[in-house]
Amino acid sequence: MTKQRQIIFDLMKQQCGKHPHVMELYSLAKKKDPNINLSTLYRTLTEFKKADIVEELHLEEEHHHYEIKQAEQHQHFVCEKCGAITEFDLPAEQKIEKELAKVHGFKIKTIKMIASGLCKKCR
Amino acid sequence: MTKQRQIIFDLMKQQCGKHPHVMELYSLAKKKDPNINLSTLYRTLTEFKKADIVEELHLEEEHHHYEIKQAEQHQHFVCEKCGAITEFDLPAEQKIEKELAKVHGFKIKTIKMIASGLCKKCR
DNA sequence: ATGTATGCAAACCTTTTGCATATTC
DNA sequence: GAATATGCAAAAGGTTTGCATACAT
Repeated sequence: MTKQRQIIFDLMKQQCGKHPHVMELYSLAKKKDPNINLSTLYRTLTEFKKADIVEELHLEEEHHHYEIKQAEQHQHFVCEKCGAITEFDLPAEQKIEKELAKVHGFKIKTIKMIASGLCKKCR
Repeated sequence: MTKQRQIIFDLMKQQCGKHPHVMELYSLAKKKDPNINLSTLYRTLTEFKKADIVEELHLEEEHHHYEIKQAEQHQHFVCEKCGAITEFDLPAEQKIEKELAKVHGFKIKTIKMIASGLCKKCR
């Protein structure tokens, strides 16, 4: 565990519930270590993904977002107007998986859902 | 409507139910017009997206996939083992949207779900 | 004839990689 | 001391863009 990895790990914990992308993390990391390198950040995120510490989200075109891995799986809602990202649990997930197993024969391991529309404030 | 656009449009129709990525489309297009350019393909796909003729899918890391826009919204299942992509309807979608409206106040406009696991053949 | 689309090459942007040096255990 | 991680700079890969030419209406 190097200084750089510690910084990135701490950052991810601090950002829990948020969904920063690489450049946001890079800016934050540079405040703690101005010499930290972007490739170190990328390499560390890759390691953390492998170690199941961090999850990569594909919420937007431009770049990936990252979040620290939480106990329970959850989904993401993106507000079209203000861009706010909200986490939510997929209602009746068990039922959905069972239904799809029945109808299509899938053995579902993960579900990634991105809902978009208007959030509570913007609707 | 140019020759190139016609070729790409016809291709997309032919590929209905499949989910080709750009290079697959490019290869197919070059069979009909060996001089067609990759940037024309990209530009045309962008136009078709704007015109709601084509939908862009983010099923994999490496590249986007494209499909011709169908009447009813559907979701995608990707088999971890064989890579097969299957379309499916999200069970009880209305209920889910209603539930999320109630709990979180969302006004949901689109849902993009990517389920992965094992398909019927591979499970 | 006017406006729009094309081909080509170059640029862009995010992410990855090779390599020498520095750091961790 | 051996193995691994870092910084730097360069490359990679998919996608976009500027511009002169060609095409559609």
